Amino acid sequence: MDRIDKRLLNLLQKDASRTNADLADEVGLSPSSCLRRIRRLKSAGIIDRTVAILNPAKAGRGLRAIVTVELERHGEQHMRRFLDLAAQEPAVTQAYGVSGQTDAFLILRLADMDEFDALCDRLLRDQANVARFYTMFVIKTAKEATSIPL
Amino acid sequence: MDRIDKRLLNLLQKDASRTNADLADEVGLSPSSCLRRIRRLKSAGIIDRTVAILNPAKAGRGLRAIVTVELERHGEQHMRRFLDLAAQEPAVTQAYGVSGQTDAFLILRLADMDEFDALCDRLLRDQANVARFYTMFVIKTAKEATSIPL
DNA sequence: TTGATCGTGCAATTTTATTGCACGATCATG
DNA sequence: CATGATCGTGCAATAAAATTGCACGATCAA
Repeated sequence: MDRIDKRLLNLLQKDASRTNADLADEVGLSPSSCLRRIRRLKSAGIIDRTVAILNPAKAGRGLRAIVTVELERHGEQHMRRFLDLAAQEPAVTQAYGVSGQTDAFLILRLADMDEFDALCDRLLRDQANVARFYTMFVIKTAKEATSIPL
Repeated sequence: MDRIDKRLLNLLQKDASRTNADLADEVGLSPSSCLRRIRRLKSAGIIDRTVAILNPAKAGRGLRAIVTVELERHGEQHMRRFLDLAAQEPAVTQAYGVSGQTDAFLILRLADMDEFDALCDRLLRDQANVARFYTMFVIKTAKEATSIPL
């Protein structure tokens, strides 16, 4: 992975819809060389996939919430069982098991408060193993990147 | 936005590298109709952009951390000043101002602990306005979606 | 110096996206 | 009811882009 590969990755992380010829021109390569490099990055798994990113508000999911969860019992299988349940919820976009102040960590994308309430009932209140959970609603989004710095 | 649009959006959120003819076939449309719908979704801003998603481990950023931050002074401009600083850090991939247990909320993608230490010095310890911060390191990633449920 | 390996650029080919055009459905209006 | 307008659609032709084969030049080890 040389400097040109990194530049290509940065460009593709910003906008993957550009044409190969366009990218090649920007990094100073011929189209075929550029294409071969990108294909190599894909087959090596460095580029995992390319996806469309939607505007949350226009897709009807403008409400974001962050939830920290403390479990009653802390065993490996209890943790996994909770995280698996959480991952199945479409509104849960990120679900982590963490070390530190709490056990698990969820990021939610919701249409409205009713959906939040329903999700809480289903995932957090009816779950016998959840000891406590704290919800923080996102007021201001300063940064929300899908890209990884290189 | 009818049922076909939603199906297209779901397909594109999973994989935006598919050919138009392929998508058209899957949703039962002609290539031209399909292309026109997708173009409409883009120009309406529902599709914000299409990006390449990298494999964090293979891109050298396997360490994930979540940081909650309590500020000393809580005014609007203090909050914004802190979030702007945080957003400028490449390792900060998400930065939110939130209501509830804490003031701000960061998600970090790091190469190693040295980078974490340096970031803390720069953003959290040297910042006179940060009262307290709690770090949680991600042990298990159960879900990490870029897609929004429709 | 020589031979091998690797990445590169050019040009031809194949695949894909795009556009013009006419048809059919839906809906408000005469 | 008929009528005309609007909208989305499919087909076929065209334009654009990706992909491939091939030969060149740089780099490095023997």
